[in-house]
Amino acid sequence: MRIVVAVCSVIYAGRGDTTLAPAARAIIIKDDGAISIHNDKSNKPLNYMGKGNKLTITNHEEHTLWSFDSSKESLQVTLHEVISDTDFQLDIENSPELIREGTESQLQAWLAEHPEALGRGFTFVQREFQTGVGPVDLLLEDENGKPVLVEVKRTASSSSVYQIKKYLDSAQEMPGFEAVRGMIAAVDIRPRTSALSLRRDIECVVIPANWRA
Amino acid sequence: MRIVVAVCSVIYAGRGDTTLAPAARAIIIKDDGAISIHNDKSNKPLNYMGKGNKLTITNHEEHTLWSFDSSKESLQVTLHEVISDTDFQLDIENSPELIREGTESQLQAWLAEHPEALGRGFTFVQREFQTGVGPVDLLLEDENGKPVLVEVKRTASSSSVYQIKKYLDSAQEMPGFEAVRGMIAAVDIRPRTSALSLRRDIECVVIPANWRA
DNA sequence: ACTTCGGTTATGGCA
DNA sequence: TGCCATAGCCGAAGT
Repeated sequence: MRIVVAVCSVIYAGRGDTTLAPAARAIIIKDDGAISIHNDKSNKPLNYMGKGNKLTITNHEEHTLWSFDSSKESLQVTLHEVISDTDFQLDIENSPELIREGTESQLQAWLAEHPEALGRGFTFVQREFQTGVGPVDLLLEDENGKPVLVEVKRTASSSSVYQIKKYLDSAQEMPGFEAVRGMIAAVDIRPRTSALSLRRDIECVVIPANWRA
Repeated sequence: MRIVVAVCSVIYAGRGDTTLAPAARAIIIKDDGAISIHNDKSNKPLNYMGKGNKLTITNHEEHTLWSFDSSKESLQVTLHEVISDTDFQLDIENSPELIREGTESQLQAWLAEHPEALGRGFTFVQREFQTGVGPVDLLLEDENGKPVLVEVKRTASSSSVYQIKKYLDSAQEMPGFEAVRGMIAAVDIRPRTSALSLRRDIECVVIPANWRA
């Protein structure tokens, strides 16, 4: 990881276009080629580019130009004055990964093991059930053997409603799914979201925040 | 901006829960209190916390504990060995902001000025037209005086279809909007997205990439 | 290669 | 403050 502190200006062209006037900033170039340019505020870089770019250096009288180019993007950093330039070996090969807990995928797995948390008499059928428009998180059966499609979220917003609606529309055209039920299961459901889902005949179930316990 | 390179391990608890085993990483603490912990890969930090936290330092025999705490989150960084520790004054007060061009908001403004880019005889009525489920980007009238709701995107994906569908459903219940047309205007529309929109009777218009010219 | 979707998404705008 | 929608969203997994 190379960390350069310098007075620099930046032009980006690619998915959007941005310009950045000269000032002192920190430029971080990682081992995989990813680059980010930071001011002293917030965690998001002002400009950046992911791995897979090629760096071309051009020296001028008063400044140095670093041009990072990929097939679709270009990031040009003009260095007016370098304040600091250091390099650290962080041994990315042996660097342990971040371990996440309480992800949506884990909640989905837990619900597959505890279908009764979604409704009395519910039984688990399968995860990632394929509809004509992609896989829905969970397929269950209710106490009458009727299929139930479930969209699992940590926090559900209105877009979750359209997501499950999409799967329901598709599933209803499959034999045996004419009377399929639709459900959103989430630890956090916004009031407006549950109101919207009720109007669309989609059920909402709130999962206790301490479900993993 | 303080940059510490150290062998460290991290525990985060808050919106999710994560753990990170010991390894050499770069820890960046910004002037506003934002902190991020980086390995040598990609631009995203492994762990981070925004401004508004309080740092408590505890020294032990073999290590030092940095505990960053806010009302809802906690980030605990255990420093096993400090490799480098530097501080830079970047004068955030006088640091110029990033200037963006070609944003969706700018495209929306341009389309309001050039409604004919969306259809012959189209006239502009208003931006951010309020429906019962929130504001839709543009309201126009076609050559017959029929209302047209437009969802503006730089790149349109399938979710754009559901977004405009939501506004259409709501608008159709408003007097004078029974025959409202729905449209997606974007610089980039994915093939699958336009196919989906056609099935839903939503029109697609591709805006030339050089619209600002 | 393209698409889809989760994310401790972050961040700004508006009710 | 909460909610909504954008972002150069990023990054990963599946197709």
